[in-house]
Amino acid sequence: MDENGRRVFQFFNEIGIINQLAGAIFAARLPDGLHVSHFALLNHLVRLGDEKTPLALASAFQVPKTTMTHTLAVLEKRAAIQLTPHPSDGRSKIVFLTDAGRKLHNDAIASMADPIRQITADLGDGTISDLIPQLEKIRAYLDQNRSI
Amino acid sequence: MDENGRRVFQFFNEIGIINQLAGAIFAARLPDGLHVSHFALLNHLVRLGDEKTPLALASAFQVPKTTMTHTLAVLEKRAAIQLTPHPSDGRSKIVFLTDAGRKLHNDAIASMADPIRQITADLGDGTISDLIPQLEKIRAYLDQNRSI
DNA sequence: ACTAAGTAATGCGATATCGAACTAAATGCA
DNA sequence: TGCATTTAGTTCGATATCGCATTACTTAGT
Repeated sequence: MDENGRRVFQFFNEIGIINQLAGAIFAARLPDGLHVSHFALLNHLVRLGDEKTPLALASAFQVPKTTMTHTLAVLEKRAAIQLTPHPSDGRSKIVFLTDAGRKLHNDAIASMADPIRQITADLGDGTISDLIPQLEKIRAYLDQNRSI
Repeated sequence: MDENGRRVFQFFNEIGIINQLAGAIFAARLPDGLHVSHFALLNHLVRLGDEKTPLALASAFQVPKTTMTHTLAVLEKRAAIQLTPHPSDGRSKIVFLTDAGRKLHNDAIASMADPIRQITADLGDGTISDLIPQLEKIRAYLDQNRSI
């Protein structure tokens, strides 16, 4: 592996560690037993709209179908979402947010407000914002080249 | 959450997805049954030297001690590492790389060479390299403010 | 030296992730 | 229409992650 390869490698290493650290910080604050992956799903549904199929959600998060089945089962058990049969496709389902789900999302957001504020205050001067377009580009590239 | 807070939030979201996508790409290539976390540990030992304690490794990767115990047990079972008693602290141990471990690391590196080359060719013009110093800064910040 | 507090690692149990195989339904094509 | 293929979702089994409690050892304070 050449110099550039090592840099790419280091990049993913840093990404992994940041993900690990941020995940730990947020997980420690989330409401009782809510896992980061659960929150991520709620957040997706709130921000981008619910009424999605499980497969569409698995695809959006780039996780296997089975993982999404499990996550949805957990959130359904907590009554945060509701699964209904798909109106035009008997194989499929539609995911709906419930009022309890929206409240849970609000509570989760509130629980993370403090660390977010702190991080924003310490690094929000552009250190983070400036990176987002670049990261989006890389994410889109990886997304489109998943079978690389 | 204000505008800056949302940006910070989005940043961690992008990080999470990139981590997910990259992990999937690498996991698919790794030698039989080698998990990304196993490779990451081997890579750490090869690059930064072995003869570390389990706790030092858990700290380096920011994972709970129990997770590191498990990872080390897997690699020891594969004879990739060796655990010996710590010479001056009876509670602790020292992790050594074995020749088999170095070979396994080499094999893993080789197995990822293709995707790394591809990514380097497509994004290696600075898109990635330029981000590393910023990411290092953010990682260091999160590392030092873990109890945020 | 003795005891209390702190630290390194592990055992155990719960949950998350994921691949392989399966079921049911939709689609394509002769 | 009939049948093979594809697709959505689940079940099952294996492994990873992680919190809590425990054990063994070290360190600090007296």
